[in-house]
This record gives sequence, C-alpha cells and structure tokens, in this order.
Amino acid sequence: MQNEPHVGSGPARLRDRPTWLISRTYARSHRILNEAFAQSETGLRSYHYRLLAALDEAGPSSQAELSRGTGVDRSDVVGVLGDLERAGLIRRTVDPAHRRRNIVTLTGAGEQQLKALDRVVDEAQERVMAPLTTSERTRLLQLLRRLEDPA
Amino acid sequence: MQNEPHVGSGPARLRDRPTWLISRTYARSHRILNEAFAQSETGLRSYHYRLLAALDEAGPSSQAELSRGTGVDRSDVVGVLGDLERAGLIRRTVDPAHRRRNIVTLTGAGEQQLKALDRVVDEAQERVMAPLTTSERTRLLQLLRRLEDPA
DNA sequence: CGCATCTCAGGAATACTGAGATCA
DNA sequence: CTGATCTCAGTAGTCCTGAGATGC
Repeated sequence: MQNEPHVGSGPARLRDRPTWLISRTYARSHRILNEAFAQSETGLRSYHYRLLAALDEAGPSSQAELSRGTGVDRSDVVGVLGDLERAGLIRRTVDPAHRRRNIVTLTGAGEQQLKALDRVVDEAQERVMAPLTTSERTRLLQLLRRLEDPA
Repeated sequence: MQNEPHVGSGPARLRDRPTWLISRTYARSHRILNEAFAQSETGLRSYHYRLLAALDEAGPSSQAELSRGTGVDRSDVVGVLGDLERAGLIRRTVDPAHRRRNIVTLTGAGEQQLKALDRVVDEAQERVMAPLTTSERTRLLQLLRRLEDPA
C-alpha cells in the first residue's frame, strides 16, 4: 500500500469503527471455535453445542423456546435437532397438553457429550481471550452484556 | 422452560461465555448494519464498503493487499471488485512493474459513494452502540483492539 | 524450480423468508 | 378465525479450499 496521506481521511475509516472491530473479533473467535470443534471429531458444530447447552441450562424445552433462547432460527433448529436425535443425544416427545409441540429432552449420552464439548469450548475460549488479563476479560464481558441486553 | 435447577449447572453454560456474547453482539451489529445498507438502496453491502474504505485509507492497492487489509477472502475480492468496477466506483489497471498484479484505484464517483455510505454506517453504528455511554464505548473499543491485535 | 497473484468453481456454516400443515 | 408450532424449501451473505493460469 502507499503511505502518502490523502484528502479528508482523518481517523481511520475502517479500523476505528466499532462495527469493524466487532466483526473482526467475531471472525477470530469463530475461527478458533470452529477449529476446536473440527478437531474434536465429534461431528458436532456450534449450533449443536448451543442447543445442547441451552437444554442443559433450561431443562426440557419446546423447539420454539430453544430457538428464542439460542438465536438459532426456528427453521434451522429442526435440522440440528434431527442430527442430535440421530446421534442419540436428545429425545423428542409430543407435549400431551399441546400435541403440536415437541418436548426436547437431553439424554444421558447428550449430557456426557455436552461435558466433553464444554472442555473443547473452554480451551478455545482461553485462546480467544488470551490477550486480556482477568480483570479486562470481566470488564469486556460486562460491556458486551450491556450491548446484548440493554436493560 | 423449567425453572428447577439441576445437576452441575453452575454458572450459565451459554450466556456467560465470552464466545457466546461475542457471537450475539456480532449478530446484532451485523443485522443493524445490513438493514442500513438495504435501506440505502445503493445495492452495496458491507463487503463493498470495506473495500472502498480500505482503498480510501491506504490509497491504490493490489487486490491481495486489499484482501489482507480487510479480511475479505481473496476469492471474494474478485467478485466484489467486479461489482464496484461495473458501478464505476473503482478502476483496475495493470501494475507495470508486476504485470500479473492489478492496481485498484478509487474513482471520483467511488469517493462520493463512500462518503454517502459513511453516513449510513455512522447511523447504524450509533444504533449498535446506543446502550453504552461515551466512556464505555471507548473502553470497549480499547479491549476489542487488544483482542484483535495482541501487540 | 520457487513464489505471489488473479481468477474461477464450489463447499460449508450461518441467517433468514415463505408457505403448508397441525392443533389449542 | 387467530395464533403458535413444527416442518420443509429455498435464498443470501460469509468464510474457506482447491486449482488453473500468469508473471517475477
């Protein structure tokens, strides 16, 4: 690239933008996480982990609740739960009160798999956050939570 | 969802994870930015903006430099520059010193379009950062920069 | 030969829209 | 009828890999 300054640049147009920094940070985090899932050779991905973790946190849930709680689109929840069901990690049963609704339950195998994936995610996360000190990490998480949930 | 606690949950598995917060923050930022670009009716997207902004910051560059500087993959740079060239916003000329290399230059129309897009991005950005105070925004950007560039 | 560049073809994961069917 | 739910089909944008052709 050239190093001559030119008209009206002022502060860096790209590198100082919040949206740019957020996008770059996500890309880095996402790449590290994907590598970790790929090396785990479980055949599972972040979508699978999200649903398993949400089930563990909230207990048996409907698919719509899982979608709202995880940000995974309702259309995609279907397929991902299909993967998990075929792998024996979750069970779908019909809600007797609302027969159109499925109740999704974590199986024993699902809990085991989730624990294994937790370690994978923890390690990846440590790599993502490595440049920051403990108190910086805490501060970053606080700020991100405020952005997420402006309450 | 159920509200009974259950075995070994401890801290929330998903919602307290840095990677989860980064992913959710990016999704929100990305959605707001995409809406803004769509409403601008320029037919341009974030990739186009990234390349235009990078060209303005760095001056005429090769396509490989643009790829490295923006995080847009080398494969995608080709097509996006094709869009921009057809719209008359950039010019490709062969580097006389390395005839395999293209020198990409912002046109006058490109600079004008970039200024218009700057306003679009600024407004979207304001909406993304709205939940935070000025000093919180500064602090967040500092931390994100440290994550990005661990120097 | 090496290496970098530009280009194209295509895959994989993510995010989303629309529509049909079921059922309280 | 309204509204929520599950499912499927399909699209778009992002990120990535592989390979061919060209030029230093």
